[in-house]
Amino acid sequence: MTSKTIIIICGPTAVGKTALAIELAKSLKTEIISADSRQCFKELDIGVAKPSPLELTTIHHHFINSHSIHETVDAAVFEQYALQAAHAIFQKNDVAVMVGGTGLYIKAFAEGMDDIPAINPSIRLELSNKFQLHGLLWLQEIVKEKDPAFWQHAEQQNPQRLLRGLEVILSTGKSITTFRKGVKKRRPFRIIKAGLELPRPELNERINSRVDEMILNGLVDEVKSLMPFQNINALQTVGYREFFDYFNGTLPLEKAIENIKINTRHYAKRQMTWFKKDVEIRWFSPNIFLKEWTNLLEN
RNA sequence: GGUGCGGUAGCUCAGUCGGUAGAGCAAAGGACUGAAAAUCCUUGUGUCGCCGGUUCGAUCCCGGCUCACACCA
Repeated sequence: MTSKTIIIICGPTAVGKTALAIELAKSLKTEIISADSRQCFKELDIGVAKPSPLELTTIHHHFINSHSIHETVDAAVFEQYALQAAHAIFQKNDVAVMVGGTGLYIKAFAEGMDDIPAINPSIRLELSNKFQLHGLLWLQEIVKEKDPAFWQHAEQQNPQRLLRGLEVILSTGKSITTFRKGVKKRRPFRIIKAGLELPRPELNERINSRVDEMILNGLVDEVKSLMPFQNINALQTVGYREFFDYFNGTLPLEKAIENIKINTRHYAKRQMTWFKKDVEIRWFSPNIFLKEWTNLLEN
């Protein structure tokens, strides 16, 4: 066992993770790995609440502006990317900082993903097109037929999960259930998880004022320039989608802004549901975290 | 002032040919190993505007009142 340690700061959106992580990295003289499924895209800026350009030059960040929205980025990509980043940081430092709100990515980094062969992109595309055309009933029928074992335990109303199972069996000839080992991988470094939380009313206030701030900073123009790409996955993102409706003429501006606030609250709630299940996380108020993080390192 | 249309869940509305009512959204909770800021699941008692009448029984029918909107004067 080495003495290398990574401190993972997680929590719901707008709770104050970014600022704290930067303070922490400064005091440790180390670098940050972002665990955020949207801040990695260089084309997305205001709406994903990236650290400022100044902050990015002060502290070296990994997985921010590192990818294009036209690339495939998923939990498996992140796992590999983040492991390499951690390795690089550990060449120079004993401690690294990871910060982000994408629970699945953090889990992929900390525990690893089961090894499932890469899927032929044409199969994925074909299935997705057919689903658009024929709908959920068609999808359910074909999953039942092609992979009954998976179907039994699948979320039968969830197209994304069904599509995933289907693409695996069509691409590999084996059911996704045979790949799911659920074994946690060992990492050659210590992992400390710290969660930030705030009372819900306070978090909601922070969400609302952050959205208003994004509007003032020019979010509307940013989204407008991304209109040609509105259908790609990276833009299925709170703060962007809602404006597509506005630009398409189906929603007044005020309503689009209100929807962003509502959807951000939903997002924060989903994040809390995910993180609360992780018993390794120690919870802090953002206000006292900096005073207490040293205790984390000692235990 | 007259006519018309409406007043039902926090919001938008549906409905009950008279037997005290239900969708979407919101809200709350949850799931989730290659789309995860995604995707999916669960949870619906509210003086059915107010007062009176008819009726075994009215949110529904009738009368009056009131509020909102539209049109006519």
